[in-house]
Amino acid sequence: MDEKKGNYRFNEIETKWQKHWEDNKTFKAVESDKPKYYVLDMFPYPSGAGLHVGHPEGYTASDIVSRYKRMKGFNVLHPIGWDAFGLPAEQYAVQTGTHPADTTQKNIDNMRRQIKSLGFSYDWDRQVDTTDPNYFKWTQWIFLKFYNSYFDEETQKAKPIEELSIPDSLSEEDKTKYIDDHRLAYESYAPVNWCPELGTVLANEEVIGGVSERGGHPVVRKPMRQWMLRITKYCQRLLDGLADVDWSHSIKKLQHDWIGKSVGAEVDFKVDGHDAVIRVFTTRPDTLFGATYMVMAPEHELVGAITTDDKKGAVTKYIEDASKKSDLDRTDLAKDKSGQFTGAYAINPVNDEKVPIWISDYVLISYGTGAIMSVPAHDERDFEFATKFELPIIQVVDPPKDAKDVKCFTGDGTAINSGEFTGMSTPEFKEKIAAWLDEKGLGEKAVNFKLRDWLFSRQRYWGEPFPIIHKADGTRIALDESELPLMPPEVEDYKPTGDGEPPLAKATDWVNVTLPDGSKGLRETNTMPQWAGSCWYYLRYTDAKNDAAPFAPDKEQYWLPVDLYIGGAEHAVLHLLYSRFWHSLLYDLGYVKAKEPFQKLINQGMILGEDGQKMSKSRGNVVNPDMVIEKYGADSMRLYEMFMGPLEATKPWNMHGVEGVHRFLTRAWRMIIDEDTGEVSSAVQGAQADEETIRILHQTVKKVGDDVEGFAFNTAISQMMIFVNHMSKQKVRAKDAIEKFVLVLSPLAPHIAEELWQKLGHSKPLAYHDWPGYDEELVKEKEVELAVQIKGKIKDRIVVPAGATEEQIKQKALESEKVIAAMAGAEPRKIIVIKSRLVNIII
RNA sequence: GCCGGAGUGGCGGAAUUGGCAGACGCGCGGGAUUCAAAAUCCCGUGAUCGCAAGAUCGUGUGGGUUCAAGUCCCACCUCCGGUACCA
Repeated sequence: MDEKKGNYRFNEIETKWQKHWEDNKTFKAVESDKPKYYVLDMFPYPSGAGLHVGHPEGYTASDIVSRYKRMKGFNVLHPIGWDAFGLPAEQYAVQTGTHPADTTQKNIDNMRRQIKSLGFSYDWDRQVDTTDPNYFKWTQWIFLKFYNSYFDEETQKAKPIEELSIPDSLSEEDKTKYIDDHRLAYESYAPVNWCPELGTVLANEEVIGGVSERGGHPVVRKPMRQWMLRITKYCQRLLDGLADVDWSHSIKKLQHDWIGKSVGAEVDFKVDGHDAVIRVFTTRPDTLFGATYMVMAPEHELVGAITTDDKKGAVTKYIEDASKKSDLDRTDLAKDKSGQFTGAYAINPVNDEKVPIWISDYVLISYGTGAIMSVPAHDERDFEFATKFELPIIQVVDPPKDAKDVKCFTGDGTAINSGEFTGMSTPEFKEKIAAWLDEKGLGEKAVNFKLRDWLFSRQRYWGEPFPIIHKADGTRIALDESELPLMPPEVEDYKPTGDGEPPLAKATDWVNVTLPDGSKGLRETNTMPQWAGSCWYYLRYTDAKNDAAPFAPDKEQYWLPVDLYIGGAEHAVLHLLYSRFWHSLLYDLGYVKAKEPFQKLINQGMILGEDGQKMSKSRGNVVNPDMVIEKYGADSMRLYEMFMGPLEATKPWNMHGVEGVHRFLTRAWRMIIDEDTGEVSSAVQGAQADEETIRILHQTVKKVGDDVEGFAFNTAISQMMIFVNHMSKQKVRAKDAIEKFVLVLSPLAPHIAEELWQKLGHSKPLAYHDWPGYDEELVKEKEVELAVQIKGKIKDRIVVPAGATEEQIKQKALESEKVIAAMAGAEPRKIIVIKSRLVNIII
């Protein structure tokens, strides 16, 4: 090893500057009258495995933007924290008896060390930790806001529960129930997604294809007492808000589809021979004349009443079988339609036809009215069912001529076999029939959403306890704000009981309380899901140490909304929807002024292993950031993560690529520093740069700025490489150009940039130095090379001054010997000139 | 099945939105330096044919629009992500 005094010693440089930034609190954000810019990272779960290379990708991108914006004169808020409640620490506790708080703290310490080693410009004084009582106190406080609010349909916003108008006719007991039925946090006893393996229930969003999102364990339906948040009240608001945010089309679409708005009509079908009515929801009221049977969900309340005696046995058995089916069975790919005839008939309101009433589990009790009218000619599911059970199929929509699938046509067309409506187009029919139904009192326009209320309780130890006490009479009381935080109890062991009783239930001293009136009460033993803490952490960052409020209003108003939010796309419908929901509540209650929390969202892509496979321990292709930093330095690590390709793309890791950017940094170092002396190279002089160098410099300043603004960091780095490749060849390197280069390099590779800046004689660090400007005129080439094509094929290239007129270009092109030869005496019919691009001669 | 996104050299990826395909980096080949190597520097590097000048082909496939297509239109194939009977 030939160690020279002035080598690029990244380890020393990086340690030095990281210490400098920390000691001087360089990146502390203080509210001021400067324009603000809030750059947020999705905070990590501090796992025992530490960082993987995916974390630094998003964090590097956000750090580059933060540093760039500071140089552009913005007051930047760039915080980090820990989403530290969650299952792994609890499972470790079950196995070893270690308190989850101890594991969590250890993991946070390790991850903080890793993050610091990358030189990110976080304001460390604003760290949050969701498991810190000073934090979850306010998570519980927000829960109480949900509990103590209702949704006012009139104004479409939440209001304090005291403002709920209660019908006078109700008894005291019914009044309590009425209020509870309007709270935005409520208890429910409906069947839920129970995962025996995890020993807890899961939200709908956490169940993918019948198995748990985490771990892929089977999930069964089981009725249990649960806490729910009434997110469904916010469906329309959550949908509308998407118009105001700058997110990728695909993420918006994902949320849009998850909320799943359908506009249609509800229609009443009388049951023949009964005094009952079955209400159905349909998006195709124009196909009413084609309804040949009805289907109710097995759980529908009318099933028992209308089933005829001869069908009772079969129907009861079907209901039983359906209830035993797990979600997996119900969503099985090889789904074969099943069902039972109830023996009863309904009357189709448009034509008074008698249609049979069936039950089937392809109709879901939880959507719409739990019953449908079946139009097999124009709905694929109904078609499949009707075919299997040989039910009549009547066409009522004539497809347009170019339609292919005539057997079961689900598109728009022209009405046929539809009485007075025959001949109408589908959209017109929909309008007319809605009015017709309304007039006859048979139905009305209706809107349905796929989104369900959010199952908000988990049977776990390591989560926020609910600030709720159950009284002996079945009612409950909420803790007062002054009693927060409610700490979780210490327990002997952390094992779930297996029958759904949460671990907290074991702490009897904690569970049993005596209320002020002397009566006995039991604490709620469920805990909140991990999502709770992440729903509002971006607000806490604005005022992380406030112990009188979750955050001060003026701080929120200064910093919100988040201008740039970077994180993984896997949170498209979970975290991002939940936190928008919480934000909406806080907005309604006047705690925040910003309508939407996250203005711009960028999703970084996944980084694959060197083998092109997903990184995982079992594949043995995991890249450890610590190793990369040790061997090549944090600046190389940062640069490579950005150089790999577009931020949002999925791309494989390649260690040779890290070497490549490391070589670039070393070249940049040697361009400025004499390796023998460690001082600024004698080639760097206060001279005027030549024209070409000035042009490349200005091109570089422009491109790096534009590319950082556009999150195209890979091409920004390419341009800096072009600059270094050029400048390194110069015997005399203008100091002015060198300094501007160091400034544009600094957001991406801050340690080496600060070191070079200091070596160049500056006593003040460059972190808040003005971003260099460029001159648009100097960016332009003086002479341009044009391709000369004949009929689109390139024959020659000519060089013309940048300002050449079309005539001059034409003339020069026609003078080219190769062009003359290729034209072989033919006359040009037309000459197309694209300035600074090409000339195309048509003969 | 449906909904998104993407297919460009040996590899990662560029390409001012219709205007010279392959910037930049990796890898590879050759050379300089060196006792030798590493490091560094220089040159070359889409394919085919040719000694060569050069020619032909080339952005998943097949058609089309255009003076001009990686970019626009139609049909299809493959991969990745989301979703799972929501009436």
